[in-house]
Amino acid sequence: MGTGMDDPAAAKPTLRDVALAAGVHIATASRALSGSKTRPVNPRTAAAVRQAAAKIGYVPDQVARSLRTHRTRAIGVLIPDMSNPVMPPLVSGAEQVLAQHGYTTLFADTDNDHAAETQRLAAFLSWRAAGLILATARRDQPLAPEVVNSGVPLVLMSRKLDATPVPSATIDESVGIAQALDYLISLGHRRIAYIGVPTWTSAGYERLMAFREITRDRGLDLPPDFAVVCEGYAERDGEAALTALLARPDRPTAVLSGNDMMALGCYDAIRRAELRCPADVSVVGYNDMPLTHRVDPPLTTVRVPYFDLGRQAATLLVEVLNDRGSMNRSVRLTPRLLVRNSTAPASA
Amino acid sequence: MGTGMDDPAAAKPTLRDVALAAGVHIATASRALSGSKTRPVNPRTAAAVRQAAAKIGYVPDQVARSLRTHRTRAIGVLIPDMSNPVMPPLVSGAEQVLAQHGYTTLFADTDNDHAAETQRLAAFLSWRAAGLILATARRDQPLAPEVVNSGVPLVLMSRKLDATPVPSATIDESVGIAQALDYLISLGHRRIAYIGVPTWTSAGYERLMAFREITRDRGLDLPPDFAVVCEGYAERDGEAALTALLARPDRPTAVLSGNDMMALGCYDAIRRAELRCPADVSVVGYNDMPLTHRVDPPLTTVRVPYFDLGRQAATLLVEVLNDRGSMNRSVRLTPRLLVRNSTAPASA
DNA sequence: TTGAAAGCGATACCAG
DNA sequence: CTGGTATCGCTTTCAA
Repeated sequence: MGTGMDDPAAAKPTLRDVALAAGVHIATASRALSGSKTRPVNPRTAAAVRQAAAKIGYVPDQVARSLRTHRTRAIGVLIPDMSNPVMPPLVSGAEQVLAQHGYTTLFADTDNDHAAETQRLAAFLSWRAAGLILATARRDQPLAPEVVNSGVPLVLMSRKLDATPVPSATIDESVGIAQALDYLISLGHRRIAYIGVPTWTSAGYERLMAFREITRDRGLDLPPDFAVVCEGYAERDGEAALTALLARPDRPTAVLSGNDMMALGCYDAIRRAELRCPADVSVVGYNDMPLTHRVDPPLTTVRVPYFDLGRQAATLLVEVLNDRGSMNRSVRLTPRLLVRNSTAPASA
Repeated sequence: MGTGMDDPAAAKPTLRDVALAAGVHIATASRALSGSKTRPVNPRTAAAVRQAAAKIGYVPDQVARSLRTHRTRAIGVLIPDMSNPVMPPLVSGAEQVLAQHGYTTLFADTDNDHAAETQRLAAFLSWRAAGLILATARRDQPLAPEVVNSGVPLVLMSRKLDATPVPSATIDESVGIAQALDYLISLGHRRIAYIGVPTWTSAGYERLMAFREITRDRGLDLPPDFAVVCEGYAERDGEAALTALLARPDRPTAVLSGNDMMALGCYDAIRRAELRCPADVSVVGYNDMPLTHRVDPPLTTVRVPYFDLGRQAATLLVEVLNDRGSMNRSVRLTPRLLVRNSTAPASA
């Protein structure tokens, strides 16, 4: 522990120092610098104060300011798992907008662990975060009661809740699924399978629902078990699921996958069944993660604007923060099918 | 602006409420909860206080605490560009360790923009961050003077500075380069090219230097322009560089690339030159980004433990924070060559 | 071992 | 338009 608590270099200048240097009262200095709307300051005095502040290198203390005003300019961003390639752009997009509005981003990765989530939320709350952006929501799980009770404004990012109406920035999954399906149908495919991501996220659930609805709508009349939901998000999950399907006599001629990793697992299943992609089986992925254009064959997939989604989530939150009365606006962004070479006309 | 400042739901319980509920003085409550070393508290009283705190759902206010103690438990993490696949694991690793030690992570992505960097650093400083983890360092650029003057402890992550000795967590690039080169040499390659990332990061610079040194060491006697440094990090940079090299009569039979993206660009150059990888030209990448095992051919590359590197950076910083007197310890992690199928014995 | 009181740095009321 | 002053929630010195 050593000597105690003295900073080695600099005792940071405080507002008092600025006031002293400018020859005004500390209260005046405060008003001059924070541009108080209600209390006007003489332009000349204000200029002098600003000059003095600049000269001595004054930086306002957010901590002190927050204590006094009960409003921090910090937003907590909670992420379930950064190794999921959709997460980094979400975080960056949010951070960019938050910074533009003068907010600092508190970041945490829960690694899909409930205890970690509780701990991180408590930390955000103990920092009196002005708002929260959550990418961790599970469809059927209510929000953590501490969060609800705290009354902190929050926005859900990329996922939302079944029951609770909370502002959210999400993707219109049905558009993505529809585009993929219609493209496959236009290629002559009728027996199309869906190898899905887990449905405890709203995104996963909506993809499954959209698949069922749209295939019915288009009159495809698929066996119910052509839509399978996997336990995980990995290549092997996709591989296992498609392997089972390819063993059937009425095997699918095309597969729509809930994400790109599993789509690549489908490649393996196809190869192991001694079939070829796309000649025998077409594959469509979802998300357009990096390098999907370089796999063999280049993956046809649904490109999702995650960076933008992060920006929108932050924008929504800033709106709520600026106007507490505003309703629960949500935004929904549209993905777009990206045709590459893992899809081809139906052969059979 | 409406009514003013009242929280809709809950006036959060403060230490005073805890003290009241436990029937003790606020100072006693403080000591009981923060386990003051110097001022012992009667175990029975302490228990009562803790119980009261739990009962009314007290969460200490970090803001007030920080103001009082002049020590926040917040660490700023500055990232140059989250779309670089090495960054997310760095951030997660750091956040994990920081959270374990009770620190909250302030996150910012500068997008390689100097103005953004200045702004974000100022924000971290105005939050009185207890420390900084920087992944933005450029080899030849001194640290921002505000940072230096602030005296805030900092650690460099994945990159370091030429001149200034600052604690850092980095990779031993020479080991990665040596492993790659020795493997290629063992395959019979003599004419090995290096298609490098920019050298304004220490990592990029050290990779180049290691290439030069080790090839000389092994007696390869390469033309100097077999080591080329690209302007960017993209596939097209690698493609352009290798295209030029393949046009030479003494073209290389193997290429070591400064990152995976550029290695994939090399694939394109090889194909355009109507050669094959690995039959005619072997390629080795660097970083082992996701999906490099699925490209065609699967990329032999140097796997770098970035998540761990993030953990180490945070660990280093926590050490410094716990013991201000500690020397500038740095850590250096070791990468490991991952052999896949983009490398083969030299044909010529 | 506990109570009393000062004060971190800023804002926002109140007078003047 | 500007000066004085209370105060946010907490820690910590000083007394008791």
